[in-house]
Amino acid sequence: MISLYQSTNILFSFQSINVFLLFKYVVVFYDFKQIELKWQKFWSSNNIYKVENKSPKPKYYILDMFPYPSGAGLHVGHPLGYIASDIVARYKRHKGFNVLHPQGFDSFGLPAEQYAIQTGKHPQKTTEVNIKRYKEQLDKMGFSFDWSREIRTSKPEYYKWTQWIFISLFESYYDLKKDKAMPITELIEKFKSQGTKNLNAFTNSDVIHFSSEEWNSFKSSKKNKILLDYRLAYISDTEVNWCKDLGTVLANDEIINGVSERGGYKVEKKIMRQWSMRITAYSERLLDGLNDLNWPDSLKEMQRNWIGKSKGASIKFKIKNFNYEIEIFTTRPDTLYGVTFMNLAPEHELILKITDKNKIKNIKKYINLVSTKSERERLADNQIASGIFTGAYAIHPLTSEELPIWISDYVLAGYGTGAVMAVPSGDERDFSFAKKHKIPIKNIFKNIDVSKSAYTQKDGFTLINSGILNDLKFEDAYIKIINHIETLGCGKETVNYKIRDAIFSRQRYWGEPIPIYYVNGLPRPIEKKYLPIELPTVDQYLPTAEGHPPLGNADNWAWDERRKKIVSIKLINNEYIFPMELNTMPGWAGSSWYFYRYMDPNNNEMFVGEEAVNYWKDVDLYIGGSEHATGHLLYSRFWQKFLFDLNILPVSEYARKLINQGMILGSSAFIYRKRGSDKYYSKNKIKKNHVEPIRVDISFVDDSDQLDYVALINNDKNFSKSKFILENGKFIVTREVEKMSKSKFNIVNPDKICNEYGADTLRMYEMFLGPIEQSKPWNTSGITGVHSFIKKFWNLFFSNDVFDVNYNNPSKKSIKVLHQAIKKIDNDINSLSFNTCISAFMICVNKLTNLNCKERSILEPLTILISPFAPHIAEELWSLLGNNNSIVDEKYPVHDDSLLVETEKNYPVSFNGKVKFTLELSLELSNEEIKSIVMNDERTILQLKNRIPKKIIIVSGKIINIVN
RNA sequence: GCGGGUGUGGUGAAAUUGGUAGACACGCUAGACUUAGGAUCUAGUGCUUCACGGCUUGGGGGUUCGAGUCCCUUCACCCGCACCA
Repeated sequence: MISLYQSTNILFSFQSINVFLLFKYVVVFYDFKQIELKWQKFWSSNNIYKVENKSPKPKYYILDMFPYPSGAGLHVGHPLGYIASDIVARYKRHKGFNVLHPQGFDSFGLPAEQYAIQTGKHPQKTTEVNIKRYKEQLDKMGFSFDWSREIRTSKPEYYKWTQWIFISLFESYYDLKKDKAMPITELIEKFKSQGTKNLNAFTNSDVIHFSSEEWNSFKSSKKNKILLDYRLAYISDTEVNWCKDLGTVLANDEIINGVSERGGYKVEKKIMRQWSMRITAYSERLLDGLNDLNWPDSLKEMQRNWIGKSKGASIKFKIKNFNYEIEIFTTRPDTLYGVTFMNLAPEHELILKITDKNKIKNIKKYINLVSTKSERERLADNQIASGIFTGAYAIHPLTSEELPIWISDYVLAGYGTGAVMAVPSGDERDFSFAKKHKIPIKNIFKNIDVSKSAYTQKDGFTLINSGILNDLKFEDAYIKIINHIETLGCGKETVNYKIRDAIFSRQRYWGEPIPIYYVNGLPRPIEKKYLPIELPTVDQYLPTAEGHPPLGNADNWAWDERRKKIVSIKLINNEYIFPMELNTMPGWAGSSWYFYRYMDPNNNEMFVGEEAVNYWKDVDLYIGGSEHATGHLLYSRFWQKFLFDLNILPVSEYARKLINQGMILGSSAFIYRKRGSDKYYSKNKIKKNHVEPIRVDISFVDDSDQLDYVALINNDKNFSKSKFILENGKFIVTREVEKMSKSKFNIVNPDKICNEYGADTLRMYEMFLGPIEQSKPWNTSGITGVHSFIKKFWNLFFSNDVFDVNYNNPSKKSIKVLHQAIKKIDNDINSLSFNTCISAFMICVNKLTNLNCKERSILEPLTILISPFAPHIAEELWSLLGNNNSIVDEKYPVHDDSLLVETEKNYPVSFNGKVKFTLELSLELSNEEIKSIVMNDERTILQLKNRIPKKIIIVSGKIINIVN
């Protein structure tokens, strides 16, 4: 009758008596603590989840974003994504895939170093302690990670390869013709043979032109300087985001709203000699690649915005009385005739060269004022169009009008060329600037009033006062003007990208050392065979007295080129010893390629072996937070494409599908203190105006918001002398939903839930909370529902706490219930809709309980079905059913559609004669009558309408087609 | 300002993608059993009405035999970017 378990049924039938007798008298309660511990031990001691790189099965690689092991430990928000991925991993194993589901630690980073500065404890020590705690917590939740593949970015065996990739970047340039990265040696060959003629190498510096003869006559230092303009990892004087309080530079993505992401400190602009990654060479490919990725639209859009491609023109304006030109970028070359002045960013290099001598003092003052402003202050000033006139004039390339050159901080040095042609009639900012500084506004839009505001739309106008562009609309004017300026040679069509090269140095200790040493101030890579360059020990983690990064504190930190090793810096009296790079790499370096190391974690020859990478290829499903959209997820795509160019990796995108799990928010608790006193008031006793909110640890607060103030007084010194004003004998707090964090005292530790309800309940409950992508506040009020479901499921296998499962043929109803569940859950896991899976389980178990189903042929497949969600209880029941193997090896049950004939549904149907139905009717209709409905024979339909009382019963449960 | 998203009971949420809205769970109400318990079980529970019935997916409009779902419009909230020339 049931086909899916035929083979196992036969196997059981001859040993059934033994099994039955054995279990008949064993009394078992659902003791989740003992069960979960037992199976966690079983899994790890038998290496159940160890995965091999060779298998006849198809591969499936499911990846979580690896955590940074912070001192606070895991809270209930962290596992959300891990639970989802673990369900998929276990499900795919049941489905016959060879599943790679690894985990590791992003173990370099700021917090451990800040902690080291405060306590003197080596970051490595604290990191190790934290990792140990994380692993214990993770294992408690029953994740099926293959720990034999664990990686840590701070281990030398790992960062050896981060350094290796860095050197590869240093030794490469971007060939524009081949549209890929190539060895720098090829560029050198080109320079040798043809100089910069027909140069097709990407750079964002000004190209210095030279012939082959000139190149060959250059000193090697000059050659090296020139090459730095082309290398994909390069050092240069760059304007950086300097964060004084953290003592380091920050990348653009590490700054949120003008302050540092970590700590929220002030950030200012500063010129410093820094390493950068030439990610801009990959702008177009990074943009392009997004189209084929199955990633959330919002995330792809964020990356598109970050790359910020815009089409327009670059135009050169000559400067009166000088031999300089100002190059600008504009997306509106059609408004070229409306230019009435030019505007430069305060950091623009031409300013001091063209400024009037008598104005130079004020100009310098202005520039100084702007540069000392923090990013945030500059943003705050955005309503005020501050600026100053240089005294110089640019020449309009078409009309030869003289255009005053101004400086203003609304022009950003980092975008385009750091200079704009100002068209007050067509741009809001130019308009308000012109108004404020009384610069003329020239209207170029026919019948449009620009006296009050600029007209910024790209349609709905024709041009006037625009020379050759008169009477044209946007599209035509755009094309015509570009042709015109290209013919004149004063401009060309250009594509501009907002994205900047990524600053790669950090003035920090706890990061990967950059494998570079210096000869005459120029960087040289350490040969790859001498990697890793290990992080030296230092006695303090602060910058040196001379202001060098912390690595300057190490006394064994110089490269001996002759001995090919790092030696003590005290020995510098020997010409072969060179200073090492003192900066370290940023946090994103180690995380930009880690997913490949899992494939082959112990390879000493390469960061990933060819065989391993050809087997696993890429990540099938990547789960992690959307906060990494413009950081990790962009940088890692960049490195991926680079390593793909080197033919090391087989694909140019590493994760075809990605989902963002939502955040689980905490519910902070506040109590109110009377100002200047030590009295606290319960929620409804608060007297207005005189209280201030104070956070209290939510472990002292229960679900009904009642504060255990006695425990608080006894456990927290800060409250030992406080007085609490109660209401009805209780003290009530107020709640607020915020991000879970240690500093907000609102962390819920998953260990607590595991102890109270068990890991299986925690896993299912987190999935039951709602769709995986959604953020939601943590709330335990519903957890009993899930817990009692698990107990109900357990009780299906028992009668009066005695294991009781039989071999009888199940009822038709039970079979149907099972098959409905299989179909629904299979479907929902594939669409990652885990919350509806849980509902389906609940319905299924409730129905089977009501049917008093004890038949093995139903319960056994149900156990497999549930095992991805609640693996411990599944294993336990699986073994109680008499199996010796782990349930992970079991095949997933398959549903039979023929058993799922739908129940009859009644739909009220009304006719108005215009509708054509294709129906199967259970009414006694002749073929002719059905045909006439299909043929839209109005008369027959009307007759039918009279014959049918009120309803048509549709047997198939669905109207197949409606044609209007 | 630009981009992305979300609005469904007291609460978290479902809805086979246009086919009986509110599945499942929490909470609540009543009852049962008890060496009172925050245990278990049974029944009820969108709103409204004594009832028959009527109303209901942020608001308004439209397409359709039929709309939570599609289109237009409007409001509210969340997230990301933001002086981007």
